Amino acid sequence: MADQIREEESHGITVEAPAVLRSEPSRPATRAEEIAAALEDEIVQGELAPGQRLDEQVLGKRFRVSRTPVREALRLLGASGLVTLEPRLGAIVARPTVSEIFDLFELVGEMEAVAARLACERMGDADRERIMATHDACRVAGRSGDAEAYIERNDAFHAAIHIASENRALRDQIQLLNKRLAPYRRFITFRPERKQAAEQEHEVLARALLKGDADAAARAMKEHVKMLAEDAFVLARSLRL
Amino acid sequence: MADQIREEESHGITVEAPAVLRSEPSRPATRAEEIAAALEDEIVQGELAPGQRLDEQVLGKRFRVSRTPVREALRLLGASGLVTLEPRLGAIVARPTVSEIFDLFELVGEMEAVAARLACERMGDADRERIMATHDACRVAGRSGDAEAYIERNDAFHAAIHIASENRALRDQIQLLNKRLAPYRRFITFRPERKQAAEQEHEVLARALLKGDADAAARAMKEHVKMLAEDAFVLARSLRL
DNA sequence: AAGCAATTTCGTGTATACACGCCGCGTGCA
DNA sequence: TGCACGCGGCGTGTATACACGAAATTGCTT
Repeated sequence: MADQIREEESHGITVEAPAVLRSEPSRPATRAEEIAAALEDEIVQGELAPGQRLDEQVLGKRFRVSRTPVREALRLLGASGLVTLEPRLGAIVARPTVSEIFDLFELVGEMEAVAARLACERMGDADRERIMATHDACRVAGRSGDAEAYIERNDAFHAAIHIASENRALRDQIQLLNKRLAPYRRFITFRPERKQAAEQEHEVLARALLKGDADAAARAMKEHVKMLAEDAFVLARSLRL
Repeated sequence: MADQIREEESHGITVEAPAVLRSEPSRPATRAEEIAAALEDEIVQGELAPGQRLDEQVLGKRFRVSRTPVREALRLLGASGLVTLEPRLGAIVARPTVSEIFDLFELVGEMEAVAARLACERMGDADRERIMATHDACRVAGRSGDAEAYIERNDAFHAAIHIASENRALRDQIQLLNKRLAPYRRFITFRPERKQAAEQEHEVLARALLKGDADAAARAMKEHVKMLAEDAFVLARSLRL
C-alpha cells in the first residue's frame, strides 16, 4: 500500500502538502510526532477509512521504526479522538456512531458561531482583509471544478474567522473537531450543489461579519454548519452508510 | 476529604456527585490509564502545582512500574492539556500564560452557555429534577463552611445542565476544559464572597432554566463564568501570581 | 456435518537495554 | 577574574525482549 514510493518525488521538491496550518515554529519534533502527523493526515484525507485497523507492528515496519514510537503516535491520535484504542485489542480509525457525529456537528456549529460573534466584535483591519480575501478565493475555487482546492480555501475562510476571534483555545478546539469530522465532511463537500449552497451561505455570513452584526453572523454560521450536517446525513442515508 | 459525606441528601434523591461523569462501563483499564487518572487527580486537586516537573523515573518508582506506562500516562495528560511535554526536556504540569487562561475561561463560558441553552430546549422531567436537586444541594453546602463539598456540588449542578443538553461531545469538552482550569478555579472558589455571589448567579440561572428561557439561561451562565474568571484574575493579581 | 473446546498463534502491555541530546561543571586561556 | 570550550552525568527517545490475554484454528465429539 504505497510504502516505498514516499521519498522520491518527480520534481526533486518534496511535496509536503499541508504546511499551511503549522502552529509552532516547528521544533525538532520526535519520530512519534512525525508518525502521528502522517497518520492524522491520512485519516483526514480519507486515505485511511474509519474502522480501519492500525497494527503497531505493521506501522512500525512501514515507518521503519520500532513499536514504541508507533504506540505513542497512536496514543496521541487516540487522545484527539481520531482513533479509538481498546485495551488489549488495538487501535482502529475512529468510527463514531451516527448520534456521535450528530453531536460533533452540532458542537462545531455552536463553536463556529461563537467564533463568528467574537470575530465581529474584535477583528482588526488585517482580519477584515483576510476574511474578504479568503472569501473571494473561495468563490473563485467554487466556480472551477477543483474540489480539493475548494476544500482548502473553504478551510482558509473559516480559519480567517477563527483568527479574528482572538481566542486560540477556541480556534484549536474547532480545528480538532473538524479533523474528527473530516472523513464525513468530504463526502458532501465534493457535491456541486453543496458548494453552491455553501457559497451563498458564505456570502450572507461574510456580509454580516463585515457589517459587524454579531448576532446575524452567529446565526448565519450556525445555519451554515447545520446545512452541511443535514446534507451529510441525507447523503449518508442514501449511500447506506 | 469529604469522601464519605456523599449519599445523604435533603430530598430522597441521591445526588451521587462524581460517578455521574464516568464515561465507559469501567473496562479493565491498563496501568498507564490508572497512572494518568491518578496524576490527573493530583493536578486537578492542586496537589501537583503548575510548573512541577514530572520525572519519568521518579514516577516509575512511585507507582512501581517501568518508565513505559508512565510515559504513556504523560502523553495522555499532555494531549488533554494538563501537562506540557517538551521533546528531550520532559514533562511539567501545564502552566498556561495569563492570556491562555483568559482564553480558556472565555471558551468554557461560551460552551457552558451553549449547554444551558440546549438544556432549556431539551430537558425532560428527570433533568429538571436533577437540576433542582443539585441546585438545592449547592445552596445547602454553600451555607456550611465545607469548601470541598461545595465545589463538588457546584460541579454536580453544572453536570446536571450538561446532561440535560443531550450532547455528549459538548459535555466532554466542557469537563476537559474545567480540568485544565481547576488549579486556577480552586483559589477563588474557596473565598466566601465568591460562594455567595455564585449562589445568587445560580439562582438566576436555575430560574431561567426552569422557566425555559434559553436566552436568559445562556446569558446568566456566561455572566456566571465571567464573574468567576474576573474574580480569579483579581485574586491572582493581588497574590502576584 | 456442525458445534464445541483446547491449543496455538498473534498482538498488545510492560520491562529492560541502548543511544543521543541537553545541561552543568571544571579547566584553560585571555 | 571572567569567559569559552570541552567533558561527564543525566534524562529522554528508541529499540528489543518478555508476559499475558484474546482471537483463530484445529481436532474431537455428537
